[in-house]
Amino acid sequence: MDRRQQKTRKAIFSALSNLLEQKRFECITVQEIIDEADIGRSTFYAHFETKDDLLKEMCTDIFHHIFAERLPQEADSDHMEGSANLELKLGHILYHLKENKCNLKGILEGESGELFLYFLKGYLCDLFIRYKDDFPCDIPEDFLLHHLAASFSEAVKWWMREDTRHSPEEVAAYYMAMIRTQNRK
Amino acid sequence: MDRRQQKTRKAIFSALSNLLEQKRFECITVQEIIDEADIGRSTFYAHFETKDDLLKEMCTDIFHHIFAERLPQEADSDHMEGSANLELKLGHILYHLKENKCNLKGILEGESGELFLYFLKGYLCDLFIRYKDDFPCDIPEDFLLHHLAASFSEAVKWWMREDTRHSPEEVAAYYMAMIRTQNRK
DNA sequence: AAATTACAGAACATAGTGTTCTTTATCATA
DNA sequence: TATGATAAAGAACACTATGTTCTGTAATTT
Repeated sequence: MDRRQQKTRKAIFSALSNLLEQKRFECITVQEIIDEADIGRSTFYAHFETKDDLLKEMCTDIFHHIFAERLPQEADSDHMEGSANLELKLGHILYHLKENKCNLKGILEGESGELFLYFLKGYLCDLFIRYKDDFPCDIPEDFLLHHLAASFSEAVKWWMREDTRHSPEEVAAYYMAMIRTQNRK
Repeated sequence: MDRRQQKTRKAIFSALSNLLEQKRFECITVQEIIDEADIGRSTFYAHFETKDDLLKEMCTDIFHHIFAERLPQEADSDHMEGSANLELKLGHILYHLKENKCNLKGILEGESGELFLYFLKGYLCDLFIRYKDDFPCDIPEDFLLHHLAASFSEAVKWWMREDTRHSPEEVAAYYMAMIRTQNRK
């Protein structure tokens, strides 16, 4: 990939990032992104088909970076009990999300919230399924998985709105306390 | 209020309702609403400032109808235990939402999802707070309330996506099973 | 029956989107 | 370092959607 392309791509991502600190995605125009990135109009459309396309690619980059590159390198904790392992990994996710806070603020609400949920489910699916045995067996599995993932996603949104005043570990602990059910088999 | 106004307002709501069965809100244009409602352009803007304004008013109407008119008329169950009472009321909400399914499909995801959450929180706040004693006290109260309300909201979305194949009672029971925590005081 | 009010329809200004073109600058590489 | 290839700048453009304004007509209220 040409240096110029990389530079432009970075400039566009960075511009959107900056703008997202001021206003929500829907209220940002392509022109503003172009001005902020200091590039030509045709250049933008040479890189991305639409504004939505840009958001999707940027989010994919961020989430892929977190879920596929950062998290797997961290200490494996498969020896732990399912619950403790889950809490640890959720804490790690929150830690990495905090690093990208400027990017994520105002993103998680919209369409890319679904994208986050998708990555989250993919990454945690096996853990959630292992943890599933702690829940009553008459709950449909897809409901359980959706509930666990979506609840965590909502916890993240709450945390972002609170300006991440609590530590990642705290939030992970709150979440675990909430989903630690009474009906153990 | 003039009969003509009421008629037009109804026609616009109905038009949006119909269109929402085919596509998501963001993809619907004002022109399509106008054509579907068979009214003049100026008439639309005499009633609503913007398309978002229309959505907001329509959702407010629906949710107000459910939360302020229908639900309070139903059998009071204050004598029940907090948990059973909550499950019953959640079931009622789901029942009334099902009646408006055509309207709500594709709505709850967007901005009006927040509106739903607002009504939900308002209606259930005292119940949730009463139920709060079942949770560990070291969880921040606003986290707890947000988690309970948002989780329920997510359960509704799941249910809508599943084309409401499960009964309201079932979904309410699933939800209650998920939030029935282990850590009773 | 008269005054008021809502509606239809058309025309308009405005703003944002996405495309196309030419010229200029930068890159890879032989 | 000369050269062919490629990316970017910038302007012009067509197109779509939004929201406003106006006039004449029809319905409603009193």
